[in-house]
Amino acid sequence: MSDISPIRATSGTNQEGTSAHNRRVMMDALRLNGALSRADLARATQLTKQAVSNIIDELERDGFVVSLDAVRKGRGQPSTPYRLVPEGAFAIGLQIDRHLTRAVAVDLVGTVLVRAEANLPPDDPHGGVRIILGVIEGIRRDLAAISAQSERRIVGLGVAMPGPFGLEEFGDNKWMMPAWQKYPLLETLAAGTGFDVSLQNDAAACAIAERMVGAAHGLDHAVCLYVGYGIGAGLILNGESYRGGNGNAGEIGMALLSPRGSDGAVLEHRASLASLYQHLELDPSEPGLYEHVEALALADDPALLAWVRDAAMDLRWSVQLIETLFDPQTVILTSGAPEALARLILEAMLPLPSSIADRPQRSLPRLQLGITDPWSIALGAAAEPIGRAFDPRFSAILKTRSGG
Amino acid sequence: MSDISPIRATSGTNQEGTSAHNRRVMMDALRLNGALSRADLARATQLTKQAVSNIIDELERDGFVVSLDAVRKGRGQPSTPYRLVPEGAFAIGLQIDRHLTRAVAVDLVGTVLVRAEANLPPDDPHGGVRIILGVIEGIRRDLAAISAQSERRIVGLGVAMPGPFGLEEFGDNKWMMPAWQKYPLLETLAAGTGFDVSLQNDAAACAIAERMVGAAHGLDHAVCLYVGYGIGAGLILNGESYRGGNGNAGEIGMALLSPRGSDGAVLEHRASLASLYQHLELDPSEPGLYEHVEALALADDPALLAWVRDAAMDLRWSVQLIETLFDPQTVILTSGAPEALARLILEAMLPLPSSIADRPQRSLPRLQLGITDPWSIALGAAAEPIGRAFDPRFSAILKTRSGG
DNA sequence: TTATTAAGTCAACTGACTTGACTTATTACT
DNA sequence: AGTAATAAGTCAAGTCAGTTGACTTAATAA
Repeated sequence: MSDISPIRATSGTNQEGTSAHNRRVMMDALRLNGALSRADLARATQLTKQAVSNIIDELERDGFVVSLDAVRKGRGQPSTPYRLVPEGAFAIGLQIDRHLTRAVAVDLVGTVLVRAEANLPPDDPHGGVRIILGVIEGIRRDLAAISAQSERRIVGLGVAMPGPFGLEEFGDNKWMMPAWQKYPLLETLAAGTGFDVSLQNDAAACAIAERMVGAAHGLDHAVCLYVGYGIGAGLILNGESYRGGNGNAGEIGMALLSPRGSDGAVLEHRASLASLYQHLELDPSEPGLYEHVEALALADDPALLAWVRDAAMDLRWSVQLIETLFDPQTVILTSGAPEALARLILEAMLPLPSSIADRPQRSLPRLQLGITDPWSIALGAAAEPIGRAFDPRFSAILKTRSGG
Repeated sequence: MSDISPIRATSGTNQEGTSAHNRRVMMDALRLNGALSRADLARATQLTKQAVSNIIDELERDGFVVSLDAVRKGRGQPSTPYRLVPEGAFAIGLQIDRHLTRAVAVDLVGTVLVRAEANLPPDDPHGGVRIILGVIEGIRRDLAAISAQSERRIVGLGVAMPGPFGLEEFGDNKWMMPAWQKYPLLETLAAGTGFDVSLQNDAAACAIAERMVGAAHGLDHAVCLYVGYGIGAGLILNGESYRGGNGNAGEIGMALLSPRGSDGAVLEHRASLASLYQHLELDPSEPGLYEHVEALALADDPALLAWVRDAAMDLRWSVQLIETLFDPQTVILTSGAPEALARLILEAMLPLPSSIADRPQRSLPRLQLGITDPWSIALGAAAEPIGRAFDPRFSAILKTRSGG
């Protein structure tokens, strides 16, 4: 008989959900605040001292937290702070791009421990997946060499690749990766590795990375404007990555530049690295591209600067759009480009157009530079399973359909 | 000593949270599916029959659900369906606009039971609030006449008014309501009525109304494009109204129409009802305005049609933007304008520009007409407290700081 | 030296969901 | 008809995570 019921409802919860939530709350508090005593945690989470004590005991037994030396601060018994144990959990992150793949292993606090990359044959997911599985296998081996416990403690595999997803229509668009879009990637990787696998677009991965270890750390509302081969916005809304109804939220690169433009020009056509390469007449698959562009940026190459000036016009507009529609605490500029170029773009974007975001009492800048490391997408991909396993969130409380 | 701790953390939860969540889940399931037996609820919510039985007993005792006649369906003991009791709870919704205020009382299922309106003195919140309190007092009396229990069962007061909020900078902008923005409205209304009071912009209120009783019923991702005196987008993300970091998310009326336009033209300047009134040289404070515009729309007035054609160009673009950035399941067009005009606008917006939203296997239209009733904003305002009190959501599970 | 303050533990308690057996009511099959 | 099968719903004991309130420990302030 079928499990599928036509009745729609949210799942209920029980004590398991309560306990799971409270464990997550403890770990999240330690991540945000560094190290806290049981008494601190009780105050911050509004649980009783006793409940916190039990939970911390359990987390310590499970290897997620350890105590530090007691600290005396004023009257009263000294407190014993606890901190997260980085080796408490690991995750693997995978970036799949048009011409290459990068993979990293990170620990519970987001430190990258192992990294590896490989070239991918263009438009050949079947061959590509074989290569990817090899890369992941290598990452696992290297990680096992660092931490003996690691294999048991890997919570999942996060994959990031360019979106949008699920659109057959755009099959022959050069901005997409049509063959990969159709390939049953998650299933294949899950079968090949035994991990839970999740997928997000590269901008979302960037945003998750920024939230774990970057400019969005501790923020509940932030948007990451990612300027890569395409352009996307990674959304952190209410403290979680937002993906929309079909996983394509934030595809700002496809936003029409104007209501009246008859040409259907979209942001991506004018401000992406793809447009830069076209402007400079470079071949995107050329090996030394990154270094070449970096050199041009450092040398203030006039052709590159012309593109920057032009692209920045459109990107300023996109920041105003993001602020107007999402009302984030900050916007973070990230890029697959070298830091020198990202800085040029950022500078050229200032001053920003006025928006609802320029209020006098702001504490965060409207726009700031994020992680400018080519590995940040893989890092964000890896951060996703960590967040899914350890961050407090609604879905973690709900009962899950058993047997599925 | 101070309650305020520099330590940031999510609240923990306990059995109270569990129970509160499960009660909400039950009521939500009944709202979405009509009437369900205890066995149905157990299957849908993944709780045990026994747990459901206890919760339903309690909800019945509290007057939120009642049983219907048993129904026989195939083998086995007949099931006893339960449904929501509309009189189980009430809420009051208040729309504050530039020249008038509307208030409604709704019940648990979103039926409007009482309505009242009054004119407001422009830019005089102090006098305005006195009028508003009088209107609310009248609503309470009328509601008490309908349902004797009502006074005890009012869960809150929702207020909707034009945004954006909290911007001193825009003080003299004619699109805003500067005096009202500065007035401590929530505190005054809370003190004057004794209710919990919440505030949202009118577009958000529309979206909440659509989710409770309109085109977004049962949807988790929907955006409501509200064309009123200004223009806003009401956001339903993950089944909840999204308000951003400062309550201003969705202020699409302030989106710049183009990266290159030197004039700083925004959507609101060209496609709002304010721009229509300007185009037709009408005084927005004129009493019979609504009927006048309705007559023009029904008569296919050329000047009005010209504006419609023009505004629709910009609104089509805004729909593409919304789809690109939020990836909703559907976009709902709502308006403070008469239905005839709203229909003209909708028709003029078709066909929509292509976007990530036009995928072949769609079940919902990309754009549809929402509630075109001038009372829908007040209805949405009232729906907010109902949702806050009864919908399953993360915040409902968390412990709340005792003693404020 | 003593009072005060605060961290943390002990042990009994509570309450919401779970478990598994049982009762009730209906249809399907012989 | 009579019986088996099926499904709704109840009973009563069990479990477990957080709560309660008293207590212990260890520091500083007076």
